[in-house]
Parts: sequence; structure tokens; C-alpha cells
Amino acid sequence: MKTRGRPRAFDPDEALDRAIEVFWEHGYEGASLADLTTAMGINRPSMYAAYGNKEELFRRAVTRYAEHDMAYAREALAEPTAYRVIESFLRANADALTRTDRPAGCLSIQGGLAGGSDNGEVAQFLATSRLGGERALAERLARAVEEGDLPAGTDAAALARYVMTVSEGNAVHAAAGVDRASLHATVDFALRAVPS
Amino acid sequence: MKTRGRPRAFDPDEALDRAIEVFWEHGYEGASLADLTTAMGINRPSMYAAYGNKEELFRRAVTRYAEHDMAYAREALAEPTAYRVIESFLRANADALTRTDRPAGCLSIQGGLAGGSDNGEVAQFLATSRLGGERALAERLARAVEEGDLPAGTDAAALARYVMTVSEGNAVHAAAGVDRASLHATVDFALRAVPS
DNA sequence: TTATTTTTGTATCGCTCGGTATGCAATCAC
DNA sequence: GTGATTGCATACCGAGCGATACAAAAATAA
Repeated sequence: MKTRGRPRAFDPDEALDRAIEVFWEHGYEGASLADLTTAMGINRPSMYAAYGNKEELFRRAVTRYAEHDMAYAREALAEPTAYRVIESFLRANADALTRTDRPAGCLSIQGGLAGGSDNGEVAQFLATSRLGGERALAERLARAVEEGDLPAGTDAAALARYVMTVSEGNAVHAAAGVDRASLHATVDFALRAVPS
Repeated sequence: MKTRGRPRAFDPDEALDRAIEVFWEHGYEGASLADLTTAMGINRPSMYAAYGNKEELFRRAVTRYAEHDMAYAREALAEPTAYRVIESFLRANADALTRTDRPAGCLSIQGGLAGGSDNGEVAQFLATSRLGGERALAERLARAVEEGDLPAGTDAAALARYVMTVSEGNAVHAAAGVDRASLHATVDFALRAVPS
């Protein structure tokens, strides 16, 4: 019942990867359907049939981006100490922001900070997505406080927010063309603030 | 020769302030001429006569924003020590990002990070504008190194970039609705990294 | 084969966008 | 007053937007 009809001539995940890059470079509003479908190598009706509409395509793109392009964030949480969690995250982040085979910066920030023509729904979706990462980091750091890995009384949520702030600031810099070494120099400073 | 003809019925600077808020909230692309002229209280032809076109209006808005809404940045540079320069800047920045009488966040970031339909000219203009602030701070910090106020060998440019990174990250958080106290908590952490 | 189902390509929809042409209103020079 | 000059208001332009209608194409089911 699923194999009937003309078979799809493209790989939805691969097409999604192309869409990710377009959204990444131009933002949600700046990415037109013409840009998107051209990059994806499909026609408009195929896109609508496969993903629904532009906003849904974007949400799927962001989801896939979070799972694949930001896998380093989840991996960093597995580091044994709070300091190494933070360092691993910020280093991998600085590298990811300056990959030569991908647009500079971070989709979840470049996608759209301000509420565009819609009532900020896209921006809010992205903000919620980012906040999810921050909460995960906060939980990991709270565990570190419990374990005595971080000084007692350390505000894990605030420290997590600080780390994410540095990461987002680096994303802004990367989008502006700042190079990898400079981002790592920023990380060098940022790490000095981590309690030991 | 200037007082001939029908007098202008609006104050260009005040109208510009209204335009600033629209760009601030919706970004360059998300702000339509209908939004802008409505907020400015003028008709389309009046806008074109007074400012040229949408992009020119935006550039003037950003310029005025930098001069007025970010005056605290220049004032911070006048503080006597490097640490107080940085603290003053980050504190005032956190307050400015969460003013209740203005949109949350920072125009020069919300205006547009990604290159939209144009070839990223607006994003580049904003990036250059931000970089100007970073350079001014770097020069102030370099002076502090010379004066022995910062440890010899301190990389003033890197420290300035770090401070701006925190400020930009806070702007991203503020745009997402994070409150003032949380931004200051981030500043608390950030200041620990400043060499003394 | 024939009927059914799904995708594809083309051509187009209604709408909103940034930008303007045109005529009227308001002021100054004389 | 009268004419020149400038800003204001309406109505409109071509272009590009996101989204679709429609029919040909390609597969399975019978």
C-alpha cells in the first residue's frame, strides 16, 4: 500500500540537507522557494507534497540540523568533568561555526532572530530550540555540582547560560566572517570564567 | 532658498526613531514599507523623498541607533580602568537589551544576520558597524596594556572580541525573551575572565 | 491489458512587495 | 494678489512571493 504509484525521484533527507544550507545562508525569510527548490533539485509541488509548506520545511530542516550538525553538543555532555564538557562544547562549536564545507555560523541563529512578517513564530521556534540545548547543559552542570565537580553553590543554570551566550556570540562573529582561530581565542578567554 | 515650498509635516528624526523600532522588531527584510510608513506616520512618497529608499532608511536608522541607543558604549570607554570599561559596557548593554520602552535585543543584530534576498549587503553593513565598536574597544584596551592597567602580553584585540562576543550572545538571549537579571548573571561570569 | 495511485513538470493563481506617477495642498518670493 | 516651489495623498506599477491546478508520466494491482 506504500509502494504504489510513481516512485519519488529524490532522497528527502538529502534534499533537506540542501534546504538547510539555503536557510542557513539566507535566513528563513530570505530563502525563497525558488532558491530552495533549485538547491534541492526538485520542483515546487514535490516540495509541498513531501514537506507541507515552507515553514514546515524549515522546522524539519532545523530539527535535522540539531540532530546532525550539532551532534557535537550531545557528545560534549558525555565528557567526564564539567570543565571538559564546557571546553569540548565550545571548541567543537567554534569548529562547526567555521566549517569550510558549510555556511559560516549557525542555522538556529541565522535562521531568524527577529520576528519577520509572521508574528515571530519562526524566531520563537528557534529560540525554544536553543533553550532546549541550554537546559540540557544546565542539567549536566547541576549534576557536576552535586558530584562536587563544580564548587558547591555554583549556579548551574547561570553557568550554562553563560556558556551558551559565548557560543551564540561566536556564531554572530562567525556569520560576520571571523576566522576559526579568533573564535578559539575567544573560547580561551571564556574558559577562564569557568569555576574550578 | 530652503524655506520655500510647503513645509514638511513631520520630524525626520522622530520618524526615524519609529522606523528604528520596526526594523528592530522585524528585521530589515521582515519590515515592510507598510509597517514602516504606518509607524512613522507618513506616506510612502514622503519616506522616499526624505530618505531615498528602504535600504537607505535602514542605514540611517542603524546610524542613529548607534549614536543614540548605544551611546553607553562610548561612555564606557571613558572609564578609568580596563576592568571598569568592560564592566560598564556589559552592564549598560544588558540594561539596554531589556529596556521596556524599546524592543528587546539589539538592532544591529536583529536587523539581519544572514544575507537575505540581496547578496548579504545589509548583513555586511551591520557586521562592519559592530566591528567598528569592537575596534574602538580594542584600542582602549591596548592603551590599558601600555599603561600597565592590564597584564603585559594581554591580547587586547582578543579580549575586546571576547567582550563583544558576550554582548552579542546576550543580545541573542534578550531577543529570545531572557530577562535583565539573567543577562547580568551572565555578565557576572563573563567578568571573571577579565585579566587583573 | 486496464484501472489505480502517486510523483513530476508546467503554467499560473492571488497577494504583497518595494517603488512611483500624478494631482492637490500649503507655503514663500514678488 | 500671482507664480513658483515643495510636500502630501491617492492610486497604481511590474516583479517576486508562497502556494496550487492540472495533466502527463511512472509505478503497482488486478
